[in-house]
Amino acid sequence: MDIANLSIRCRMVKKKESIKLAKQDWIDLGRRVLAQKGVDSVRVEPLAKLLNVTKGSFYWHFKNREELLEAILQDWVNRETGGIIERVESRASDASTKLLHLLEIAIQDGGQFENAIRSWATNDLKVATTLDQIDRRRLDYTKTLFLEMGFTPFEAMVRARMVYYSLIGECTLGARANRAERSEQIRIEHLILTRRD
Amino acid sequence: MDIANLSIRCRMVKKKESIKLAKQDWIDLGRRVLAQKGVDSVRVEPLAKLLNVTKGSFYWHFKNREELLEAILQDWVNRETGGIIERVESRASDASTKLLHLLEIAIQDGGQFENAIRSWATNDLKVATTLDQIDRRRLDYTKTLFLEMGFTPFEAMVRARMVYYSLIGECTLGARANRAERSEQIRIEHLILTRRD
DNA sequence: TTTCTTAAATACGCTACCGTATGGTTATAG
DNA sequence: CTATAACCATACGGTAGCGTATTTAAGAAA
Repeated sequence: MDIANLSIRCRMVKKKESIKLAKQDWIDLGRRVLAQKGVDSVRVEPLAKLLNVTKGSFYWHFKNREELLEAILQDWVNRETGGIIERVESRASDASTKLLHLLEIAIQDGGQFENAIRSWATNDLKVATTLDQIDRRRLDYTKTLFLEMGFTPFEAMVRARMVYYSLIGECTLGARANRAERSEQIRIEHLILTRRD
Repeated sequence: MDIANLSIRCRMVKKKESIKLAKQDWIDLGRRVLAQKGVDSVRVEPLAKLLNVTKGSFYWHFKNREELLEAILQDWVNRETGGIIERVESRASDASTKLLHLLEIAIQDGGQFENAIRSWATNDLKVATTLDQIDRRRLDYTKTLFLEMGFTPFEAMVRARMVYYSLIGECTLGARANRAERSEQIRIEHLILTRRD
């Protein structure tokens, strides 16, 4: 997707009459730019250009650039709450199947946004701690799946880590093979991680 | 490590008489800044300040900023060639032990530099392809280890991926527990990945 | 010593972006 | 129909960084 196509047609009326923007419009665009180009590329004037307004608009909605960045991060946390875990939890019954679903979900989206956040976190303490909390929550959840399967706490943790590493790795490495082959891989991974002595 | 301490005392003579810089001095500093702050922070004027010279020096050694970035990347590739794989290959005998060493090496260094490169790659095609080659080489090597252990090519590949994901994951997540506990984890991971039906 | 080469300083113009101040427009509530 | 609030444009001053052109200095070579 090109960056030119990022500009949102947001709540137009009739023909070429573009209506006022809301705070969320800036956040949404900011999120996309963040995902594609990294934090350092989410700057107010370029964003304004993409929205076909001047920064005069921006500084009405936000105190400064920092406030936008915080909003983007918070927006991510909100989306995250009630995210992957809930999706998995709702569809499956036994822990092993849930785990399989978890692995499958990972290959759905390229995870560019999450990736951008992760790299953002390396230069920003606030982001780092936020991300750390999310990581911990997801790791804990994964661990409970293995606990349900009857593994000891320690074994469950190790396996949870390995699953989570796979999730991150899938996003980080672009080296994804074709879908079919990957699906088969996932099945094997699942097998390896759930097998016991 | 603070960024202030990055400035290199490079080939001084006698007392406060600092001698001329070489291209490599800029590359070295660039690498450190890259590791700590990301590509967008390796800019020529700040670098010059850290080296206690003006950018006049920089533009004698390099055509422009881009050329420095390329040099840094190339420098990394060079260091990488004859890196981890060779270290593992030299010390161990059988494939299984090599694999264990590989996992152990991963937790030695925080991998900040590699991390920075990886995030750099998301916004730069040339870096991306370079990184991809490195990834492929390391994955291939890991795969051969599993082949030596007698796994089928497909099983070997899946397991290799899982190992590599763990390596990356270790670097990416700061969530490293204490050394002793981690060591024990590695042992288990190794067990899980080498066990067969 | 003079000259040549390498390394660095200095000074400059340029662009991108930040944030502010101020004024203009449009929708809508009273 | 007007007053207010919400939204946006315009114009401005400021900083950081890029890259160039020119000059200075110091060591090697002649």
